[in-house]
Amino acid sequence: MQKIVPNISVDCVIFGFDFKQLNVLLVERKLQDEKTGETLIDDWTLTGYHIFEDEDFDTAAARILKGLSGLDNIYLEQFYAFGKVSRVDSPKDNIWLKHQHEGFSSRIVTVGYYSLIDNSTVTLQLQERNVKWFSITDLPELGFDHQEILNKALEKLRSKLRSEPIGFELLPEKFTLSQLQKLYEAILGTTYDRRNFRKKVLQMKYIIPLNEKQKAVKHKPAQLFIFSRDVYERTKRERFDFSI
Amino acid sequence: MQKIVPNISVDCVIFGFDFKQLNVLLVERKLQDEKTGETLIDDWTLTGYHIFEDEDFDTAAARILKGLSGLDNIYLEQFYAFGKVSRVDSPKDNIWLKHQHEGFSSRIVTVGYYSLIDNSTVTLQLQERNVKWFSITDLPELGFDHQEILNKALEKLRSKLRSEPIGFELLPEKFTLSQLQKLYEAILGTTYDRRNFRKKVLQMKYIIPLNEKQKAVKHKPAQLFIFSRDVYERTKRERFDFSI
DNA sequence: TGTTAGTGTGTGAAATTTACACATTGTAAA
DNA sequence: TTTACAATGTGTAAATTTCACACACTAACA
Repeated sequence: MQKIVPNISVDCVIFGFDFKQLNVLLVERKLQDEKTGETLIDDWTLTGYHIFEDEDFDTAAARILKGLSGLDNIYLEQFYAFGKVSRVDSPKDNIWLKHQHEGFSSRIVTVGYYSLIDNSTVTLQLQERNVKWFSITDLPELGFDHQEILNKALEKLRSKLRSEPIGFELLPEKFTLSQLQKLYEAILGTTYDRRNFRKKVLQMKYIIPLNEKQKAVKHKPAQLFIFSRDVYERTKRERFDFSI
Repeated sequence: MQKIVPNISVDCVIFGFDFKQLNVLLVERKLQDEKTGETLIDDWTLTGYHIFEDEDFDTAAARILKGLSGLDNIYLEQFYAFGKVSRVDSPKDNIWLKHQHEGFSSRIVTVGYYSLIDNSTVTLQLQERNVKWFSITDLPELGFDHQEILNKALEKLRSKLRSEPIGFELLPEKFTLSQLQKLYEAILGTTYDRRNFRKKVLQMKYIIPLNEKQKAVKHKPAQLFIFSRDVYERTKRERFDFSI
């Protein structure tokens, strides 16, 4: 059994895309009074855990994600560290932490990672806890300061999506241009003209058309594409928004 | 006297611009053997310190910066948290930490902030330590993992500079377009055509020309401009690089 | 009064962005 | 088998942005 670092944790914001919405994975936090049966806490949190003494941040994040999904090699990006003294301070949070009595420190600092997974295939679970996908446009009440953490994760994800090809991590290997467009629209909260989007994407040589079409759809099947990181790395050029 | 958190620190990467180069402020780390006088350590580090028990990350970063400059309200941005188990591991680092004997933990995690200041005016100092500006193109040997931290800071600064108007933090309030151009060139490592740069900047309404010219220069004095964050916030539009 | 060093300005070609409408394809239901 | 449905796939013209490029101007100083 490894020793945990009592005052440092890692929280994972796990994003998934179902071809319609951007979703985030949350774990239910439920606590009932042992005697009266009264519901003391019933809300949702991100998944996180303390780091071990001999463990890097990245490793801890990957461990947490693996515990939930069984998957390795998932896209993970550290986006912010949260260190406010008062970040875990509500009565509910204190009841919960006391109940866990794992020797947590009173002042816990957390490092946020977001992770992008194709949630059309995987189903995630955590032993004995209720785990569920929520659309980012329709979130339940969140425990701790996890609403703030999620907001920051979204902000950083959006910013990164604007300048780097990370959206593909949320799609299956083979995807259609409409799926890609919906992904960008869902995350950035805009809409694009289909023809213009298509024109733009098709001139990117690292988005490669396949001789293959969608199957089992009840309409005209669309052409499938893959993203080549290889071609991307070789051909990318530093664009300068110059948004000063 | 406040108690420090033994395993968490904040490190500040302090950037300055002298109208030619992007510079970073470093503190000399020098240690001589008390008996033999032999130089055990002689290199440079970023400025950092442990956080206090009742202190937020942001507050700690501001405190460190204030200790060095006497200044408040300096631009500070958290850019990454460093948590590798082996991040402070070299013989030199261990000698240094032992010598400090302030009860530091063996595993120290640090949160990186970068700060942008106009170094044409301020001179910084730290009591009893040698403090110096270094061009980022000509750095000395750095202690701990500070080279890695600096690299990350630069990467994040560059990325942010491409999409947000933070460059002005490195300039005096009134600046010329050439100064602005050199700033961008120094940080991003490119060059721009003067006419095109000027054209681009002048169509940004939040860069406002003054009825005032440079003084005490031995050539044709240039017009001065100010940046209006106010106008920027009102008129900015989300540009979409779409660099997928 | 000439030299120096950096400022300030315009145009045309090429590339990119934007707005916009209709025919096509496969599935499923009538 | 026919029809309705739902989503795919495609082109053009106008507007805007990007890019390359050279010479006259001004203050200070010698």
